[in-house]
Amino acid sequence: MLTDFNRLKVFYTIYRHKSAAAAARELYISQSAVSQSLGKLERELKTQLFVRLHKKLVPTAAAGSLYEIIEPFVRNLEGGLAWLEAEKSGPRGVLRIGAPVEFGSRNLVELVAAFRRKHPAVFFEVSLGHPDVLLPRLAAGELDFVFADIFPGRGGKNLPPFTVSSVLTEKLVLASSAGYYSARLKSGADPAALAGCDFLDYSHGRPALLNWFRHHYDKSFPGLKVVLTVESVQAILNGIKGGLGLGIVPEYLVEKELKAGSVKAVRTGRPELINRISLVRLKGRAASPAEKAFLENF
Amino acid sequence: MLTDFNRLKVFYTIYRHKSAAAAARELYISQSAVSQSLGKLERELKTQLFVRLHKKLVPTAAAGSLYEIIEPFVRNLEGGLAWLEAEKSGPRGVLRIGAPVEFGSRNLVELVAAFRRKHPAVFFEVSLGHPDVLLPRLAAGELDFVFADIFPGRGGKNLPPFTVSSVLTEKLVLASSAGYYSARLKSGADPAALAGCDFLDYSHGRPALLNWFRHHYDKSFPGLKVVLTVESVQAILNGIKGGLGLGIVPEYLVEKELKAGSVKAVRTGRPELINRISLVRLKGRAASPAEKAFLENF
DNA sequence: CTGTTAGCATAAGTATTACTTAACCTGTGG
DNA sequence: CCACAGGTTAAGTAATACTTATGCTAACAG
Repeated sequence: MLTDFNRLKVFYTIYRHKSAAAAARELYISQSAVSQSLGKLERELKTQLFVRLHKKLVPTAAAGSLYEIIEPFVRNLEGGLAWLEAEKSGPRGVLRIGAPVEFGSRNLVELVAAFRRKHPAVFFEVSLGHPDVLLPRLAAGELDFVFADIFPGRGGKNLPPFTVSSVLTEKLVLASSAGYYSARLKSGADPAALAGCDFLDYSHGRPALLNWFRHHYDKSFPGLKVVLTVESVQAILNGIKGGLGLGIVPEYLVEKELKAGSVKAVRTGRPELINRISLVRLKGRAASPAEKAFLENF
Repeated sequence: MLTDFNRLKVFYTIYRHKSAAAAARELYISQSAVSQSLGKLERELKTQLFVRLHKKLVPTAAAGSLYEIIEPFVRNLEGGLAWLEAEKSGPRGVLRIGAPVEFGSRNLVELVAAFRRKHPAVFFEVSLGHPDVLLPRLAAGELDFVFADIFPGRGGKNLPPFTVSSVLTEKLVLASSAGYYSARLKSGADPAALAGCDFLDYSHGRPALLNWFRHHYDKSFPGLKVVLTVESVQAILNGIKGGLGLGIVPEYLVEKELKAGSVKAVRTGRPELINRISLVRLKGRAASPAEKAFLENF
């Protein structure tokens, strides 16, 4: 590669003025320095860049080509630096956030919507997925912060220095419509009865259900019939209410229905499964105004 | 603008490796120098570019933006420099040539065609026009060389230092078909008889005719009837042969017809008007291989 | 658990080189 | 015609980029 980028800057300035003296004035250095810099560049490239015409430097074809390369760069650079400057002046720019599927598509987008009402200059790139894939991306700088369902204490075995703070906890219940419940589970919510039911989950591999069963019974139920897989809490909720079967939902979302009796939750005597969402950030990373503004809710 | 472009190069290298040590190895400088350079850049921009993670530098969003600006530049630059290098290795690239309309559209394009058969990697941009517009463009570096119908001695009053060399001289004759000649000029080609004839010229303002009359009679003939104006020697020639009237053409183009008597040229006793084409180049300008190869015919 | 290693930051000294000053040359314009 | 503006070159100075040295921390092997 070329050894010295600064000479290119000098060249760029000369080219624009077709004059070394004018370039020198713009760069606040002596005309001699400009002349020497140009000379070195020409020797370096072994290419004549300007024809020395009295009181004027006439660019050669090579100089034209070179300028065509540098000019857009300088333009982009100035634009980019101005943009960086602007991002520091207030909440604007893009926030790259990672989140678990459920939290990301439900709570997070609501927060985003509310936030953008106040700060329409902030854009969002939300990546949904497991912490196992999200945290490495955070560590690689591809995300600004991630929401993950890990416990504040646990988290990194020996992962990079993250700062983890709890953001939200919610109880998860396995629920069905009152009708479905009384038809299939009237005798009680024992494992045997449950195993024969129909289920709804958020994604292939039924992670939510497996998690719930592991928590409550310390064993897996391989043969569960998942009659609907859909990555939407609202959809699962509607499925439950429609009597499709049993699904995992945040308890607070069905509070009213539980009280009214139109929806039933399976209780095992154990405390409910807790979904704990933590905010994970890279330690030592400076937060932009947009980031600060967005996270001050937590 | 940013004060130091070289720091951007260091940044670029760090970013690619996500490591200062690796960048140092690539740049053949010490790790400390890289670290200091990055620190200065960050202070200059007042923006954190990397999060210092043990044994790794994790880019921030700002660093990503910056990289997006620099990366294409470096790519273009390397490509461009390689191209410049290639242009020096042999005839390739583009030649920007200026020429008078007649010479340019007739002789020059033939030369170009012949040249490109040997050197297909050379491309041409021919600008047709008057020296008055072409020479300033040459002086401004927009053209590599121009052909102009000026005399080797004359040329620049106080124009930039051009090197002028005669390239071609041709006699210009005022000719018509034998039929037209015997019908209108059988009594002799005196000014009075000529004044009543029909004429053909290459462009509005009939410059070729005016030039011819000034040369032969030292006076202007304001009332000439120009029945056809067309910027093509071939067209003028066909017009002459078709008996449209009198037109100016290079003598060598009608040599056979003059001998055979099918075309007649007006002779005044004075030596024929000479059209002298000169090659004009910027003094002190290094010629590329393509330029050298093209001009070695002259 | 501990020693070792790899990587980054910082401090201080050195060396490179970019810049200035000065002299000279050359067209241009008042 | 002389003054001027612009460009080149040479030599000395000043700036700063780079090196060497030191300390720190996390990962990793024994």
